[in-house]
Amino acid sequence: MASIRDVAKAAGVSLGTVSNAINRPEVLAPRTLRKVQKVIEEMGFVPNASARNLRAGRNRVIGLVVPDISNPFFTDLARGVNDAAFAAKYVVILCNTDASTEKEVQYLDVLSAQNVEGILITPARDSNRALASVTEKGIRLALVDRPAQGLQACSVAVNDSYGGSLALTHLQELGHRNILLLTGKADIPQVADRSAGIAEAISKLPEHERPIITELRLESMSAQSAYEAVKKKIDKELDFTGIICGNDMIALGAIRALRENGISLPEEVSVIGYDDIDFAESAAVPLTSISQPAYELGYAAAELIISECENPERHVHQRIEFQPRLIVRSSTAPTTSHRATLRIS
Amino acid sequence: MASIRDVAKAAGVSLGTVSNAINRPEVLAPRTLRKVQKVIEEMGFVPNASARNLRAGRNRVIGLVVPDISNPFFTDLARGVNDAAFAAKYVVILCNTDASTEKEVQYLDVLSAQNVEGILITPARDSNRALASVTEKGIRLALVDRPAQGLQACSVAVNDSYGGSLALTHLQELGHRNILLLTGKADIPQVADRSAGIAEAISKLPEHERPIITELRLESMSAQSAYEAVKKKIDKELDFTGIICGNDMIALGAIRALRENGISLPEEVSVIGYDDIDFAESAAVPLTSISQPAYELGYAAAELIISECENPERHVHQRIEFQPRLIVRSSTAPTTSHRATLRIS
DNA sequence: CTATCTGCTTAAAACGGTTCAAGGAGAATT
DNA sequence: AATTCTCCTTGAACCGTTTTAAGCAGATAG
Repeated sequence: MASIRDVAKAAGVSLGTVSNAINRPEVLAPRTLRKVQKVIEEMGFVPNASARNLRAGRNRVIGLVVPDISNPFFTDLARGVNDAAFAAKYVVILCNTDASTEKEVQYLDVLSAQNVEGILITPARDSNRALASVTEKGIRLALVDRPAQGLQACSVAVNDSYGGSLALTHLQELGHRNILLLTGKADIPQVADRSAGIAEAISKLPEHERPIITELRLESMSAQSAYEAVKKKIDKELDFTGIICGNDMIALGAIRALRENGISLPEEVSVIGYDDIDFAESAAVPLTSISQPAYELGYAAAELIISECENPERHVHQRIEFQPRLIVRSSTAPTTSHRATLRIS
Repeated sequence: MASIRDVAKAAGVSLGTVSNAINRPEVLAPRTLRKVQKVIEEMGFVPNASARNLRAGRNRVIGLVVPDISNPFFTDLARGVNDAAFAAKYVVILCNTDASTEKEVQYLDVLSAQNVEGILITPARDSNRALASVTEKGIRLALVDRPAQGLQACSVAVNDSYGGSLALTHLQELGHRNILLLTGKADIPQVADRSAGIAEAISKLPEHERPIITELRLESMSAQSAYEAVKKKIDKELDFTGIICGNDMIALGAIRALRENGISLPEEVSVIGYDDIDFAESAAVPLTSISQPAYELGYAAAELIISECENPERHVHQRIEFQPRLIVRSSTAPTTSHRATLRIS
């Protein structure tokens, strides 16, 4: 591999001049600049990043730590992060923790060993200690889709509570008064926040309009798990006309269970998903869902941390909150009785 | 940030000793070792990666360049790469090119500027030049899902030709004699290979069993685009009983178009997808599809390149080929006439 | 008591750049 | 012709490690 010295020798100039040709071309005489650039070109010289970073104390690398890159939400997020980083000539190291705290800690170690400038992370439940020790090492942090409880860090998030209320209000306005909630484990902050949002939305309604909620906590937030749960539930009793799902895969599983039992959608039961994954639009029954701006979330997070890296002294930590949006498609409709009401009025 | 010198001073030893404590603990006297380790612990010292890499000429970073990380195939692939890298204490820089040659070249530049040790890439059509210049810079290369035409590089791939023949044979054996092919642009190697596989499978059949193929090349390999194409096609004439799709999203779009025209699945038309994305199983009509071992592909590719980095002199370039598998679900069935035949025999 | 050996520790030389004070050659001014 | 300016270029210091040859005790052997 050619070094800057080889280039200097070949071009008949000093090594400082070559460095200038690369970093501050304006200070060189045009003739010299051209000469050096030609040699660089010919030799295919690429400056050694390690050497350069060593001197500069910066390396333009950030880490992105997510629990599950297969989840379309995080895939989109990662794209946003990547694009923002690319625009700023940064580079992203992707770390997938499979939602394991242990793996997360290991990845944080690897990242600090790599001396990344910043880390974007959607942390596991109890990783504040590990995160604190990262910031102590001078690595900047930004939390994605989690609050920055007690940490010196920026955060970006989607307003999950509002998302929950959006879903509930939509069904409520369509006349649904018995609603099934298909959620995940209670210790997932998003799940808790959405439930809180739903509860709050209900409390704001006049008493006689309040729907009755049955919550089913699924072991895993997957289509299969939802399929089984709904199947079992229907076998016992069909005591609901609407389902609010923790994500779109759950919604799809639920829909399959309903159809197999001859329940028509959305005439008899309305289903609303969450995340608005690509696929929701092209499903057999195009899915009504709550869309989260995952890409924008990632983009914003990356911009935050990069601006902090570039300008540490004037940076102030901030929290950016995005609002989810209701996307109405064909899987939700007014209840029969509600439709009657509408006709009368 | 603490440096090795600060640690040395605090521990009352020379800086070489600290370095030994980190990298070759066995050469130190146990007492010294403990003393130094204690100080390292207390100060939260992390060695500077840039300095270390500069000296060692290695940095345990590889780059992964893919056209579209949102595509579940590449998402799974990326997971495989990540896991293999993590196991070898390597780290992965993710680059998403949106299938743009320009972005790809830029990313290759960024990666070589970062001095990554190796690059895993699913290259765009005409990027051999750019790739050759990367290898000239001493960066090792492995091609994913593409042949290594003329390049000094390892490659991993799925046998697309076989995948095509699997799909065709399946429909053929179910009695389908008029098959619609929904593919993408012809210059995508996968598309071409699968078509070739289909053609070859047909040529091996006795003449009277050969199905008639109609190929429709979609502008974009998306559900929407397939939906429109199939809709238009049906409006003119329903002259097929089976559809082979370039990917699962296409299959879903096609299915939607069929259902909206009151064509029942799989009774009247069978549909087979490609990729076997997570979702295929939970679709309204669970989708028959060709499954590609994307995770394993990524894992194998990462292992190849890492072993090359660790042991450059004894490494020989190789090609690993995975076989796709047919996953039969409910979207394919024998044709009515074929079922009759079966009953008779 | 001197000589050799053993086991640690140390000082110093890389690694490949960036940066900055200092130097040098012309051009412009006096 | 001497002086001052400009504009470039250069040499050297430095970034934080790893590595290797050399050094220094203390122990063992002669």
